[in-house]
Formats: sequence, C-alpha cells, structure tokens
Amino acid sequence: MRRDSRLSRSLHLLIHMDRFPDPVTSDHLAKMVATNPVVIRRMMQGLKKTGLVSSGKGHGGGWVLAKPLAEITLLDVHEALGATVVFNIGLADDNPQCLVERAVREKLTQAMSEAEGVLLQSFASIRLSDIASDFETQLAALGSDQNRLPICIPERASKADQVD
Amino acid sequence: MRRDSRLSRSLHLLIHMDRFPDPVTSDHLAKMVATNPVVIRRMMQGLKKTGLVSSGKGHGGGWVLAKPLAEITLLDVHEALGATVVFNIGLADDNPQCLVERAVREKLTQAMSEAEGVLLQSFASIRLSDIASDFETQLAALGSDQNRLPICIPERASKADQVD
DNA sequence: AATTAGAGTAACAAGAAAAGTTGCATGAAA
DNA sequence: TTTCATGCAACTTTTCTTGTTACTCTAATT
Repeated sequence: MRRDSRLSRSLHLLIHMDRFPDPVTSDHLAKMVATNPVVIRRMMQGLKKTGLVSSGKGHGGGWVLAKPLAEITLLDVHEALGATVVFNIGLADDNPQCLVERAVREKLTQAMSEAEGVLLQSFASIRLSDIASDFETQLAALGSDQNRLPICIPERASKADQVD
Repeated sequence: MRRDSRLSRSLHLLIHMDRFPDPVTSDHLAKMVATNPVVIRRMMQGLKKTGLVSSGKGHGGGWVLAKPLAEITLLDVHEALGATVVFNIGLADDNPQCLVERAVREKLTQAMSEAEGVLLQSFASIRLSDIASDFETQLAALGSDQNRLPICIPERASKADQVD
C-alpha cells in the first residue's frame, strides 16, 4: 500500500535546512532525498503558506526556515502538508441507506477518531528541535570517525565547502 | 487518497449474514455492496482461514458465520483481512545512512505505534454483536414505517421470502 | 447420469492516486 | 542582459486496488 511519506521527508529536509547558513535550492533538497526539484516545490508550498518556511527567487534564492526548529511541532508540519487522512482504513459507502452499514461506520469512526486524537496529540508535543537534538546525540556518539558520512551527502556541498 | 474499505465492508456483511437463516452466496453478498462476487470471495479467504466464516460449495452452498457475533471482535476481522498497514503516513527511506532521517523515522515510529496501539485496543474491545445491537436499536426506533427499507435490499431475498 | 449452483483461482483490465517529469513564465541578483 | 532561482500547469509513469472474465472443481437436485 502506498503511504504518504511527505511528513517524514519534510522533517528530514527542514532539519538539514536549519544546519545550513544559506538558502537551500529545490535542486539541492531534491538531491538529498533522491527526487525531482518540482516535487520539493510542490511539497514546500503548504509549508510556505503556513509560514514555516519562505522562498526566494533568482540568484542566491532558495528555501529558508521562517521559524526556529523549537517553534515548529510535527503537528504544524503535518497540517501544513494538508495531510487530512491519517488512516489507511476507510469507511465503505456501498449502501448508504442500510442501517447496518451506518452502525458499522459509526463504531469505526469512533475508534479511529480516538486513535487519531492520540496521534495528533503526540505530533503536537514533538518539536523539530527534539528530533534535531536526537540527531546531534547520535552524531556525537560517532566521534571523529566521520568517514561514514552519517548525513546527506549534499549537505556539505555549500559554496564555501564544495565536494568532489 | 485510496483507503482500504474491506474492514468496513466485511463487518457490514458479517452482520447481515448473521441475520440470515441459510448460507449466503458470494453473488448475493456482492449485490449488497455493489461489487463483484470474486471480490467477495477474495475478501472472505482471510476470514475463512482464521475460522470466522466457512463456505460450502454446490447447491445450497455459500457463506456462513463460524462463530456467533459476540465471539468476534473488530480486531479479529482486521487481522483476518491481513490489513497490516493502519496508517497512511509512511516513513521515507530516501537516504538510509543519514542520521537525520533516522532520527525522524524513530520519532515518527514511536508516535505512530502508540496511536496504532490505541486503535487496535479499541478494535479488540468491540464485538460484532455490539454493532448489531446498535443496529437493532436504530431499527426499532423507526417503528413500523418499514417502507424506507433501512437495510440492504437483497437481505430480504431469501428463498422463503422472495421479493418482486 | 445430467444439470445446475456454488466456491476457488489465475490471469487480465480498468481506475485512481501519488510521484515524477517537462516546459515555460516570472522575478531577482549579478 | 544573462543567469539562476521559484511558480505553475500539463503530461507521463508507476504502483496499487478493484473489478472482470474464464475456467476448474464440487455438491446437491432432477
């Protein structure tokens, strides 16, 4: 089953953007997650509308965070993406007049909205800075053995620090 | 986004089957939910394997419940369908060596498995008989005004009670 | 025995949704 | 004025689910 990986992807990219001094282009972001720049732009539109990021055109343009990571929760990103549907389980509407079907829908709706509430509450309680510090901890644990390149390769490819 | 409506559909059908004296054919069930008999058979295979229903071939064959509704929970049906994926939210695997991506995956996995636990626990606590009695209550509330046909039309089309 | 009615199953077609791609317009900096 | 970037629309590709067809096997009825 095909799942929406935009939340996961944008969290990943937003944290990388925070570590970058300059605006990051869609091209650059696309390479980090092995996709096409247009896919990135499409995904970022929602984040821009809700004020999580901003974009600049032309020379030196690209994407920057509009808020510090500590002021962005997973719920903010989730909602900004317009990801309305959390569950993969759907309510059949095969025979709308049937009271049996309605009773089924009602019970399933109850159960699912309870669980959705739990998920969204978790999301609301997690800030991007929490994830970033998890990352820093892991990175520090690796010590100076940086040969493993434990981050996205394009992260180092800023103008000041060209790779290859 | 396309959601899996098999859970909803099979609950609906299982409750109708319970109200039927005889085995119900795939054809009959298919008409109730406006689909093809093969789709029904496919869906029922899992339920059969886990002993929720049984099937008979040939004349007078069809599907019957193998257990009373009170001994079947939503979780039983959910698992029997092999519906492993509960969420529509996926974990990107764009750059597996990246520690940022890993930190994101870890946090999302935590949040999602907590919510999944809540959902499955709800499912475990709801028996099909609970839904059936909700339905009976609604049906009784309608009184004798049965002209609205508040159930699937093919429900009445048993041999003993032919319609049209 | 022949017929009819059903499940079981494999292979294929249709549909839908997300992801990816291309091309071009627009705007900003060099 | 050229270059580099986003913005956007249209199209293609991919992938998954659902639906469909055709056939086999089995059991009851006639």
